[in-house]
Amino acid sequence: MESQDLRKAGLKVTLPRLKVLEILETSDLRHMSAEDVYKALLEMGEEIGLATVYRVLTQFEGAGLVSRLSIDGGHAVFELEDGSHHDHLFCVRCNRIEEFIDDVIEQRQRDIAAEKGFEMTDHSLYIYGICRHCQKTK
Amino acid sequence: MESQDLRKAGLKVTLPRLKVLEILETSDLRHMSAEDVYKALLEMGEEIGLATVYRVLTQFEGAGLVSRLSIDGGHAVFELEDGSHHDHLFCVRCNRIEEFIDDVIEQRQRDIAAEKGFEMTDHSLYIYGICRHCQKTK
DNA sequence: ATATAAATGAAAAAGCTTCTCATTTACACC
DNA sequence: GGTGTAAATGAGAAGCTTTTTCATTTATAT
Repeated sequence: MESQDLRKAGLKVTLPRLKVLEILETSDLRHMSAEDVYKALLEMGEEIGLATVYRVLTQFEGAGLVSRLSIDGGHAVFELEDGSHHDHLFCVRCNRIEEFIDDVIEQRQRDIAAEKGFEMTDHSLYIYGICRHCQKTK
Repeated sequence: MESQDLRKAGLKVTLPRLKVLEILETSDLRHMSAEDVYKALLEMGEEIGLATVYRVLTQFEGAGLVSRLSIDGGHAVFELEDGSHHDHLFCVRCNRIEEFIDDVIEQRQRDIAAEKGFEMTDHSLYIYGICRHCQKTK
């Protein structure tokens, strides 16, 4: 991911944008909130305003560079877009997210949208529960 | 739904609670935000504070009388719990929600949670799109 | 170099939801 | 039927995430 991607998206190549991209690419967290990104930038020594982080992430979303996930009403998290659609398992205890892909479900969703006369634009599936790790460390 | 349900839930039978229940039962809207309920109460001549509406809805949720749906990060909507799990089709144009039940998807979700070692507590599936009606009135 | 449209930072504002705390009310008990 | 007490309520303040405003800075086309 580099300057070219930003130009293609009609976005000027600026330091905040490059740094946000860098954070998203290098963080161990695959899902980051705006706050997470903001803090990571600070740790990196970049004083980029939180408002800018929100703006940049929203623009990246518009450009298809990242996806925004809205976990259960609260705050949003962002993940780098890699072209592969996937759904999420959310651990209600440790808040970690695991991903999965299931073709059966994907197909059923398309069928249901069609049956109901919906022109499907997107979908989101979350399975909430307690992950293997948290079950042990009750 | 009546006083008994409130008592069973360990909640005192108060006017605000009875009225909120009444609104949820009689409104044509199956999904109502706290604000919707609040306004409906006002129209009904009941001056019940918004904070109380939130409190009551949250308690009802805890008591299993209503479910809370969090649509895409924004505000929450509540629906009377009727025991039947269902998923949602959300029209991104008119914000209306349709419901559906699909056993194939339900089963796959259970399987996936099991495969991943998750103890599933809940799940939510939203199909976003443009409903039949909004497609016509573009 | 320079003009200009876009981007940024900081603070304010917005929108939903929860909290605080003084006052009121439901209900168990006498 | 009174009465004490814990619970519920109302009104406003506060909390959180996110967006907006606007003056200043910056990227980029010329």
